[in-house]
Amino acid sequence: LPELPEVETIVRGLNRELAGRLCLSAEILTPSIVPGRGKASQLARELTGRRLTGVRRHGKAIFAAFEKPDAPAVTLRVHLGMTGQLLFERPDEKPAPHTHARFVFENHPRELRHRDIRRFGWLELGSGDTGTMGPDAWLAEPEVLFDTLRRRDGMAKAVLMNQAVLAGLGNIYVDESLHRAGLHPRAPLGRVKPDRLRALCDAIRVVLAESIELGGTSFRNYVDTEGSRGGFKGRLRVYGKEGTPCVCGTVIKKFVMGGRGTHFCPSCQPAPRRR
DNA sequence: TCAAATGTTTGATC
DNA sequence: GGATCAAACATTTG
Repeated sequence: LPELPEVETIVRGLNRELAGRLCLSAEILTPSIVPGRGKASQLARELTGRRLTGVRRHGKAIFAAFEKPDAPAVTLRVHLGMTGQLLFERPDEKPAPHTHARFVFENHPRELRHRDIRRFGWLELGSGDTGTMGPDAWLAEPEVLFDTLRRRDGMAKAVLMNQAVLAGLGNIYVDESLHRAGLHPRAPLGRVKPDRLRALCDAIRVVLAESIELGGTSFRNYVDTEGSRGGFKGRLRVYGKEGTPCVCGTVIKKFVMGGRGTHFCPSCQPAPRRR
């Protein structure tokens, strides 16, 4: 369930606790969480004895860099899918169901555990490059964000959801950003006026900034590395609010678009002209 | 009891 | 290319 602000919060927790520490043991409890035959044991073997130099994020993907003298650096890549969690827990605490991996670090009293109920997420060893992902929605310069969207056509929500275009936004933040920008989810982006596109970029940045500040959105399962919930749920204006009045008074509607529940206000976000 | 829905991604299909 | 569906999976909700 983690989107950009939730992953950002998790990455900060990982760096705070683990940056510079030596990994004493890595254990994969559910081999299929590491795709590829034999990759789970390989991952555990490679990380053991390596030092975690730092953790970063691109979009919703986590990159943890591990180094060892006289050996090439490796990157642990983690995607949390829908229900993934990374948690610091004392070794004597019984692991919760659906715990798939555990990592022990030098001079750290708690081990890092990976949980994922639905198992849409994964861990893998790879390079540090960002592959086919577009620019990060938060780290990109505002002008890059604007240019990225200006070159695109297609329905606004579909474009924003596409990680190859812009990385980091998911169902919650797309719906929230479109509402704040006054854009209907089906609005054809290519026909949106520059001023409105500016408003969309501003809305994206404001929503992400606020949510990061509040530690993300805990709608269902999301918690940070300390098990704490995020505070942005109370700031949502449309997501999960179907049937309740928008700030403008109009009842918020929900429909399915691209298989995803899509929330909007018919007054603030008028439907695009059909053609 | 069962169908539908859930914050993701990828690949198939029309 | 665009849009919709299905699948990977488990749990919760109507």
